[in-house]
Amino acid sequence: MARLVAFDEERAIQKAMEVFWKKGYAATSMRDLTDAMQINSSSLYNTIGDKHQLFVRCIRHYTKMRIQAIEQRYADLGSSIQVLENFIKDAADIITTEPNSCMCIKATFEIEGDNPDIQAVINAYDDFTHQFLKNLIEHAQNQGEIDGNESADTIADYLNSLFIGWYNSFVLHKNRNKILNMAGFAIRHLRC
Amino acid sequence: MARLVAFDEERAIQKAMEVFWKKGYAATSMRDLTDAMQINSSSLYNTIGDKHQLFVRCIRHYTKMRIQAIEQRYADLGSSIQVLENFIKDAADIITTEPNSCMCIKATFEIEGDNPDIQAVINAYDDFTHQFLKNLIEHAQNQGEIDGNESADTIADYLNSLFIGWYNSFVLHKNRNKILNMAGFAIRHLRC
DNA sequence: TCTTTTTTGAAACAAATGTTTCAGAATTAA
DNA sequence: TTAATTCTGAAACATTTGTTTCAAAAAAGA
Repeated sequence: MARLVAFDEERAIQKAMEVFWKKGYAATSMRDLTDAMQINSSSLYNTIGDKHQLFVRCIRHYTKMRIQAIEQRYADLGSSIQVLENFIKDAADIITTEPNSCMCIKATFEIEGDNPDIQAVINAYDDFTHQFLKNLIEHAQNQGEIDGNESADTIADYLNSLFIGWYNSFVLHKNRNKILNMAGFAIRHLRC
Repeated sequence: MARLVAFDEERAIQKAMEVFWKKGYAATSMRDLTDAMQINSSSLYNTIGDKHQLFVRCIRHYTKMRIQAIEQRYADLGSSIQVLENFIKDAADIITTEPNSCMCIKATFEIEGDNPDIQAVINAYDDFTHQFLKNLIEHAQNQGEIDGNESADTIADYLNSLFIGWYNSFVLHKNRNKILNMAGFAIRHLRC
């Protein structure tokens, strides 16, 4: 047998993710990445691959983190409508406190169609959020807390769209109250 | 006096805008731009300036187009709530029929803070849309068509956020019905 | 120990990047 | 027509880009 890989791949991906997350795909150079990862480019190409493959690994890492955070935070579901409210409030909170916006949204608008394997990762994440919301909405509808005539799929899409827009708003205005007010409005108008 | 500028600056900006709109700022090269504009880079630097200044001109051109389109389409306002409905439907229509998403949204997430003069253009456009929506909402509230207890500012932000999210959704799913369903839901829940 | 295999570091690669240079063409006013 | 001025085209600029090369170092099994 022979020499083993010296660097911690998990840690390197994390570092690379942070750079991509902040600067986007095109604006990030391989030097930026190898500096942050603290590895030589030959090691990078040997183990992970080229810039594109590294980005895929990074955004996959990002979505995995996000999904785990949700699954952890909402492990024991209470009343559906209450969980939904908490989810909306948490979204508002995350959006207004994290230093960068969402890596997936940034990538979506940067790639826009022409990059199937990156989009696949983003779509999988989007599906997860959609299912999570849809389940809550359906439960709430069954208990008469949300209008049962509306499609749970549509309401889930609708809420998710709102969150995306909040990211945009916060980048432009950096106004936490704007987001909190919208969150309040959304919550009030769900019960109806 | 001396020789005059030979190329049509308006037309050149339009062409450059189309490239930036599609590919984003960082992923667009000066060669891409001069090819599309059909001018030499020396002419570009002589008249408009560097890449950054060109982008500012382009996104200013984009927002001007957008604002003019709105002012034209809604020149004679009918019933406020009806105009609002039409606006929402038009948004859904534009989002699901244009080849690229919104240049401002793309730029917002690509630049994200560190580019004040680009952001200023985007903010001005955002303010315009906000005011336009807010006026309609206030009128509708005065006539009891929309809940008067809610802040018109918040509802305007809220609707605008929705539209942003629709762009994102359409990039990911290319599903027109998703957007139309959300538009229907939004319209139904405004009157309340 | 030695051999085998693989990783690493530094340097190099060609191509692409944003930008500048400058001679010559073009245009207007005198 | 001439003089003055400015634009244009092609080439060149120095950096930066993503990626590769390869000798030397490292590690595990024989």
